Amino acid sequence: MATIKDVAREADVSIATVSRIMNNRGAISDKTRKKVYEAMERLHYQPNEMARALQKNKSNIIGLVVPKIDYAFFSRLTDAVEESCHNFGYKLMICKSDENEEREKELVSMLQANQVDGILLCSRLGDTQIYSENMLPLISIDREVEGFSSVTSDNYSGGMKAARELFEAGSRYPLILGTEIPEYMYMDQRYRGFFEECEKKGMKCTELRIKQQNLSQDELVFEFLRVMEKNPGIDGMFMTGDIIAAKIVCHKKIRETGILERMPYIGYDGLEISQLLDITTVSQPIYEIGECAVELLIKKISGKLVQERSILPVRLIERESTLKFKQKKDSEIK
Amino acid sequence: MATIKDVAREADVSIATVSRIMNNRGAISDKTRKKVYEAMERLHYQPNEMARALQKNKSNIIGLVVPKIDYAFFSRLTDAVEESCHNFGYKLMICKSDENEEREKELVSMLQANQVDGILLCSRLGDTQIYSENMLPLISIDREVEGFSSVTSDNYSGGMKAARELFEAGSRYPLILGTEIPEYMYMDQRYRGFFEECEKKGMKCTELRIKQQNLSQDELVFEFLRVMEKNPGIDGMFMTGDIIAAKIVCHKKIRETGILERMPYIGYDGLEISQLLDITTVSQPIYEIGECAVELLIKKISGKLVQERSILPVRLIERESTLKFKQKKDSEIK
DNA sequence: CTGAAAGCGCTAACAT
DNA sequence: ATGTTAGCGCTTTCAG
Repeated sequence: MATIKDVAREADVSIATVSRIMNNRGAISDKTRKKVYEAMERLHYQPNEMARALQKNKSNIIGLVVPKIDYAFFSRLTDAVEESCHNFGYKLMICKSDENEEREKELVSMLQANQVDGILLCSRLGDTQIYSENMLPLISIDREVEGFSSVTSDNYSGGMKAARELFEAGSRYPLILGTEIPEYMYMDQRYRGFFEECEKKGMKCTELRIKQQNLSQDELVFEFLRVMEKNPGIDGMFMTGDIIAAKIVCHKKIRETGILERMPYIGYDGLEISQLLDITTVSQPIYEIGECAVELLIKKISGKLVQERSILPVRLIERESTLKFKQKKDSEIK
Repeated sequence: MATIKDVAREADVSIATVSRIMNNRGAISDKTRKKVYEAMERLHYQPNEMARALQKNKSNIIGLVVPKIDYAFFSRLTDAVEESCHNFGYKLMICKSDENEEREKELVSMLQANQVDGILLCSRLGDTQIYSENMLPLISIDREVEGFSSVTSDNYSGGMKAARELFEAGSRYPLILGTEIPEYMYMDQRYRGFFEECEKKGMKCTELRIKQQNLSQDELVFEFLRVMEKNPGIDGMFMTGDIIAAKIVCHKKIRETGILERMPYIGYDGLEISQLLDITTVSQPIYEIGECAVELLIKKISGKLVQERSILPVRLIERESTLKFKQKKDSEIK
């Protein structure tokens, strides 16, 4: 690979001149400029971005840490983040923690050692104290990390919307089906919002929480059917993620029971699969979450003060899984 | 951030000694080593990987270029690639070309300028000649790029398996439904394999190719229904991707026609959604494709010679969508 | 066993 | 308008 020296020699100027031309600094005669450009062409010169980064103490690289890349939520988020980075002239170094706490910590310090200008973190750490000593710009997504700004969507309101929709579809004894989730995740608010709205509406709800690990479809379905049997009064269902909703809705055993025909149900996230399956869902603006996180991080990198919390709105997407019950109600009224 | 100089001063040794200790080079007295380690601790020292990379002319970064990150195939691939990179001590810089030819080219040279040690490329370029001048190690995934090694799965055999499965499920006039795809993609072999096996079995097939852009579910379904109407003899279907299969299988209008109950169908890729929907599919070893590509790239980076083409096996996963017809046939025989 | 010094490719004063 | 030089943080001869 040709270096700045090679170009300088080829164009018969000093390296400073070449550098000035690359960076559009200071005054350069047209003749010299032309000579240098030609030399660059001839040598297929590309400036070494690492050397530049070293010298300017700025890499224009952003690090992203997610638990998994191939979970629909995170792949969408990653896509959004890369798009925004690209728009702002940043490169993206991606890492997955694989939901492993040790690995997550290592990744953050690895990114630091690699001189990324800032980090976007979807942490799964119990205690995020450790990051507080860290002075590098960092934005947390979907949870609080003490001392850093965070971006998320309005989980509380999302939970409320879900409850209200079920209510309107006639449900009074809904089931809420989701994973066990630590309180420090903003997602926990999704449950709170749901519960509180239920209370307000006088709905009484049953709760089924499964461990993240037990997500095998069959086990999930088994647990679900057990709960349904125990609580025959259940007349609606809020599943706190579209993936889990898809697993329930698609399962043969469940279809055979006909349960789903008899009650409204609703998912969460707004993933493509909810559309395919025609499931009402609370849609998170995943793309905008990624965009917002990148923008905040870049602001922070350039030394500006940024908002401590950014909460983006969610919206309900009504589909068959609740609509048919609302219509039934409407026509009953008539 | 503390530098090697700070550590040297703190430990009262030369920077050379610190460097030697970091790299486990040469002989160091226990006393000195201890002193230096303690100084590192105290200063929270982390070596600057950019500086190291500059000096060693090796960044330990791999670049990955994909058309989209949030398409299930590519998010799974990206996950696999990051996992392998991590295992080999490499970092991953990810870029999406957004299916844009210009952007793809820019990304490749951007990665080069950033001193990645090698590139993994899922190209969508009509003419990949341009890369041939490029001397940086590069592995192509799912298509040929002249002058570089490629990794893919056995599309031809996958197409054959699909045809054979439909045949065994009783189909004689199958429809093949897929996107328009340039010949230079290995995926084209999927069609060839299917056609040739059909011929061998004496099946006669109808073809419906939609433009990548027209993937709106409704349009797709409209086209599909039109073809079915025109060709009432169709008695089986091969959809060349699981996503498109899901779009067909889930669509209300199609469900209502009952078409799907009357004939076997099969998807391709082995994505999670095919399992949820109980669709027989030809499963690609996406994870292994990623792994293999990384391994080859690293071999290449270390100057070794690597195989020009790696073709990984695919396997048929039988599910309800064909099984129920095979069983019917079986029982008819009895 | 340890240190001094050159150099990786580049930028940014400081000269001229 | 252009060149000289120091230095970014590190590794690696070469001396001692």
